[in-house]
Amino acid sequence: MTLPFTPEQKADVDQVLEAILYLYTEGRRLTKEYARRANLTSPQLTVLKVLETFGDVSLSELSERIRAQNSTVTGIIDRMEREALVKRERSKEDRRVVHIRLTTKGAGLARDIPVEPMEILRRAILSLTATEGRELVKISTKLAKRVQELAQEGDAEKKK
Amino acid sequence: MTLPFTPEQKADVDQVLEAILYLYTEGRRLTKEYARRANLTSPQLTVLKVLETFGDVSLSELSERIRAQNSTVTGIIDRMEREALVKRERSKEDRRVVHIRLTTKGAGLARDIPVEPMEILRRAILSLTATEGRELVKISTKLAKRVQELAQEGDAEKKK
DNA sequence: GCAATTTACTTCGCACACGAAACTTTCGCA
DNA sequence: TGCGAAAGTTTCGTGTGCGAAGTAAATTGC
Repeated sequence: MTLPFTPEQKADVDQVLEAILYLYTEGRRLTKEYARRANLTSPQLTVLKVLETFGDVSLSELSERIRAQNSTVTGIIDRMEREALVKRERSKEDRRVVHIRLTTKGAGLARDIPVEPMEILRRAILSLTATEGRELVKISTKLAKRVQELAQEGDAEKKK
Repeated sequence: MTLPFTPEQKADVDQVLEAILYLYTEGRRLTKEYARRANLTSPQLTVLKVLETFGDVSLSELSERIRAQNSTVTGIIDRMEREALVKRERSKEDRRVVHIRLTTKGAGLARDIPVEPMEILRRAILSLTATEGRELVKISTKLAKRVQELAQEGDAEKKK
């Protein structure tokens, strides 16, 4: 399954892996740092910015946007409600749905924090040249597709 | 601070961000899936592979290798010791140090699991053409450097 | 119409993950 | 020698993060 490859290729792969790992961990560190200054946790800052951008959303919509399970978001909203940053409001059209809304305090805090999570990575990508940008779009898309294929092979294997 | 940019650029940036996010979350999902098949959690699988590769290490060394805090690793090792996958051994040279060692059961399990975390991403990168590979090395390194610069600006700002 | 299914959310149990504080052992140095 | 600082680890408190099971409301199928 594993193809032979040269030492140079191996070094290249390691360098790319290291860069990706760095981008990820540094992104997390920065988000956490910005959140800490406002006495928030990272996911709480993310939720605040989602609500500021999109207005009221249901809990499920929120879960999708921040890519977490409903059960996780329930806990996050519990704690944010305790701090009076958000309010839960049962929908009138569909009484299963809960809308999450910023309180005045929450909205003020969101305004005071200029930085969205991912903003730094976004700006770093914008600093690339046009050619590099196009290449990166092409390569990262291809990588994602290839990972998807490899994942499916792996998933198929597990059934046996 | 934010420069003006065209809608096309914005779409490109979003696509790259999405691809990176996908690569990361899918990588985590896959690692977790492989671990689950062996009744392990992701960090436990990582620890098993580190111990298989490097032999006995101190708890602090292990923490560095898996990029987690000592206090986090203490808990992981507690649970793995409970499952008889590893053993703690107080060092004889420096009695502050605890060495973590695979048990026979742990070593056997490590041998049975062929997949290292990150292996799929590694293989996806290897499937790129030589030209794409070189470009990716160049761009990802540049991105990492740019993020580092932006992060330092942000850190400097926090002192005021 | 209404039983069966689906959807939206919550609860529970477990495993990280981190920072601060405590604890033990070792080291440095007066 | 002896004592305070430093190193390595653990403990504690809080906050995610996930999956399974539970509840209530809405939808579907017949």
